[in-house]
Amino acid sequence: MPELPEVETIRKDLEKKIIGKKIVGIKIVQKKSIKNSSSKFIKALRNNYVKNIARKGKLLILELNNNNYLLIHHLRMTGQLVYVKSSDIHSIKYSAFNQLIKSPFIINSHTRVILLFENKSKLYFNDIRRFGYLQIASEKEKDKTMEKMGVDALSESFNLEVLKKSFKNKNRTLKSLLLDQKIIAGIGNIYADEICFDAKLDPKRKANELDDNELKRLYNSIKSVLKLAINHRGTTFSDYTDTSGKKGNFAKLLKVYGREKENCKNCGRKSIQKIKLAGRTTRFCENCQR
DNA sequence: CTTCTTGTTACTGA
DNA sequence: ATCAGTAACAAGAA
Repeated sequence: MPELPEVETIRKDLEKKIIGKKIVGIKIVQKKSIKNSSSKFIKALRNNYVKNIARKGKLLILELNNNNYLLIHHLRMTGQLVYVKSSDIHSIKYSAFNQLIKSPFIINSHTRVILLFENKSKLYFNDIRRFGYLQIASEKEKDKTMEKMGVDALSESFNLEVLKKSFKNKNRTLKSLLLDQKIIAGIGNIYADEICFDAKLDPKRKANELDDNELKRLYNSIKSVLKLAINHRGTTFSDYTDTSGKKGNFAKLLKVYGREKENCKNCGRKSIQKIKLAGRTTRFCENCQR
């Protein structure tokens, strides 16, 4: 379920692995996973290379040397980007992956797109549920996509004043605002719950009713929870892996997500509630979060 | 068989 | 205009 920390982990991995490597082959296994025509997609990538990798919220932005951008949209629950060196092809079948390799070019039955680099290494875009997609965009199209999003939760331009401004006139629940990518980009269901727990705030609270002290706590928790999760290479709850096929380590540090049957890690009571809020399953400690 | 889960968009109704 | 709720999308787990 890649949210900001998982996408950032992937971004940093890819930065080390694919920048400057010439793309010599493109295989589109599943056309629905590409937003462009196949010919446009292939033409933009073939014989070019990635020169920079940026991120906004959950969106990965790969800048190509030909002024195009490869956008990787919301990997959602099941998207993976897995990088394999040519010498890893044989070892991978019994190490990181339990799916069978069906051909040297297709790593598993959920592989949607494969990029082949000049040195025979490959980048696999795997996505069980086919909700994520890749898109070639011009600079203008890329900017348009980014403008639709709110400020990235970890960018320097997201400061306490920005948070106050976007919360003060909103008659919506805290949870629904945290999840709204048009306001703050990058937070999904797991981290929204973890942030509310860390800030000791009830996710059902109305945003415009939070006082300055509570907003400050919320702001600090957004930054600290996301940064801590990045330090642990993200959370694996179901299918998320990094670019080596390894799971994230933050799952064991979760305090409320998925822990509705456990004791609260703060007060020790069996007080973690599981409710539906803003259309999403929400966990919170009714004792610690007010 | 049904129900639930992920993130986003589109829609409806208050 | 604002907000909440729900369906749709795909596929799999329980």
